[in-house]
Amino acid sequence: MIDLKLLQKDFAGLSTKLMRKGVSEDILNELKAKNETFKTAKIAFEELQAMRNAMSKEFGVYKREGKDINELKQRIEANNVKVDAALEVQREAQVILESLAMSVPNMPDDLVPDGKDENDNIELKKVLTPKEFTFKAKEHWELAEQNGWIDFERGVKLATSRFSVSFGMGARLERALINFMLDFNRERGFEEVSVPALVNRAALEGTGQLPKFEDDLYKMDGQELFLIPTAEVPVTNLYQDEILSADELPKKMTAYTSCFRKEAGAAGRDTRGMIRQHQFHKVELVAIVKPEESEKTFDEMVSCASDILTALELPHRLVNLCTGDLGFGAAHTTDIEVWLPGQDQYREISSISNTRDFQARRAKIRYKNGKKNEFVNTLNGSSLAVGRTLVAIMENNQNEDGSIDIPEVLKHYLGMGV
RNA sequence: GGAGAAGUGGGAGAGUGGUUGAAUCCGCGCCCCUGCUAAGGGUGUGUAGAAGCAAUUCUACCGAGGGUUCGAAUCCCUCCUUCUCCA
Repeated sequence: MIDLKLLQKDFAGLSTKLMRKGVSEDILNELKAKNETFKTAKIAFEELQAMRNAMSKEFGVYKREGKDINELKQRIEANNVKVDAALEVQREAQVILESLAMSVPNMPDDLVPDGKDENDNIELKKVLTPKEFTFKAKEHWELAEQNGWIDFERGVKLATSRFSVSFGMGARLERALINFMLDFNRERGFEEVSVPALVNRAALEGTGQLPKFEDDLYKMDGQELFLIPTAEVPVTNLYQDEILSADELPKKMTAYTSCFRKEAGAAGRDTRGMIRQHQFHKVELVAIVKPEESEKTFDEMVSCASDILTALELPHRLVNLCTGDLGFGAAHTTDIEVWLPGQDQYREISSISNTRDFQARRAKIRYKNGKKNEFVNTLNGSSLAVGRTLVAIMENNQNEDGSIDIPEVLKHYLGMGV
């Protein structure tokens, strides 16, 4: 959530930043007005309530001393009518303010380039050069079917479109990748955690998926529980509503989970293959840090994800997302895009974001900075999307006959002698 | 699924209608004393919001939400969670 104190203190500065992210001036003005309405209502209520408390206290004294109570009681009751009304006004103002504030995105950092969509993202660097093929590179679905690794039709049979089933070496490679990534992350100082795949509304509000993006979430019938769209949600919310001591920080965690997304806005995109599935495996990195450490940690996380791709010998590039492509909660994001020779383009395989204190403020994650409690910074990043990594391995390691070379670093995980 | 019990501050644990935001102990912070494998004394120590340069003051919060009452951590209802017993 944006800082409502900043809204009062530096409305112009805040507006400038949020307008870069596409928030309209009308919304900003409305937010400012609702904030003032709420504060006025709150002060009015508190004054009346203070009177009630004082008179009730007096009432006790009167009774103890055996004085006549009737006149005082009438005064209290008259005041109570006003208290109740004022409380109602305050509550309404609060609900309106909160629902508005919760749907405003994070402010982009200055380093985020202006832009409309992914075409305006800025390439930061390329790592490894794509291999030249002496034949026409196939797309992954062709290779997956030819090798019997992935069955797209049976996935649809079991569930619906955008589900698939992995068999044999395809399934084993997925498992090997998950283990490899978790081990790699652990060696970089990220503690492994295993978390629920279902979370409640508060958790999703904490990380910013709710209230705005409910359409893209699978919700349990009749229950306030949702399938997680990313491990970022349960892992970040582990410390929801807590005040951490300074020496507990940084908390660096990695988790493997399945992720579930309705992909409501993606009709017609990537309908073939396993680039865009309703359920996919992902190994995630999450960090909870002091504000002054968050950029350092961000760089570590980007390196971690990039180095995994390098270890797998997969060419990739780093991209700085522009304002138009930036997620709701992110202050800035670096995407990692892996080279897919079959598609002849780079495709997103990881996205690392610094949300600054945006999620911390929503999820109420603070730490003791000396005597004061301050919001932490939270960061998250994929390392990596497993399915897409498998896609990249298939397309980059394919031979002319359709066979696929297994990356050296995975052989150990597959029980293959090196 | 049925019956019962409980949910209080960092922890333990008092508190059954009126200066109780909450005794006490432990832990932790600061100060003092002490020269020897240590202990003792003093003092402070929840969160959020509002007003103020500040001292400070006000409001809310004792699992969550309602209710009763002039007044609720304390009584009533609903829900959640935990524990025990039964199936």
